[in-house]
Amino acid sequence: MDLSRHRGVPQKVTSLTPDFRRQVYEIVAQIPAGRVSTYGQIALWLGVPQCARLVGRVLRETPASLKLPCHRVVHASGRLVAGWEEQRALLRTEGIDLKPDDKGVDLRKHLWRGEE
DNA sequence: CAGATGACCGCAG
DNA sequence: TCTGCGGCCATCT
Repeated sequence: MDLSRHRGVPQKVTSLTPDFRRQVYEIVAQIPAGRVSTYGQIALWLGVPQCARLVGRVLRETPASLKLPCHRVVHASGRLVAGWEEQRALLRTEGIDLKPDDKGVDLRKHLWRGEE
C-alpha cells in the first residue's frame, strides 16, 4: 500500500510549464565549473523528488543558445549519460578527472552541494 | 483510452 | 561491482 497518494496532495506533481523549465535552468546555471550535480538532486531541490526523469527531459530539450552547463549533470551513480559523447570531453576540459572506461565521475569529490 | 517512451533512481540478486 | 526489474510521471502514438 502506498499511502503517500492518499494525503490530499495533488497527484500531478509538476508539468513541463515554462516556469518549471526556468527553475531547472536556474539551478543548472549555478553549478560551478569543476563540479557536477545529478538529475535526482535537482528534482529534490525543486521539491519534486519523483520527477528526476522530467529534469532529464528539460535539459535534453534545452536550447543551445542558453549556453547552460547542462553537461555538469550526471546520473545518481556518477556515470555519464549514455549516448551523449560531448559530455565526456566537456567535463574533462573543466578539470574533472573521469574514471577509466565508461565509469563516470567521483561524486564524493565533485558533487556540488549547493554552496560554491 | 491503452501502451510505449525517456539525458532517472533504488533496490535486490 | 554489474544487471535486471519495478517504480516513477508527463508526453507521445
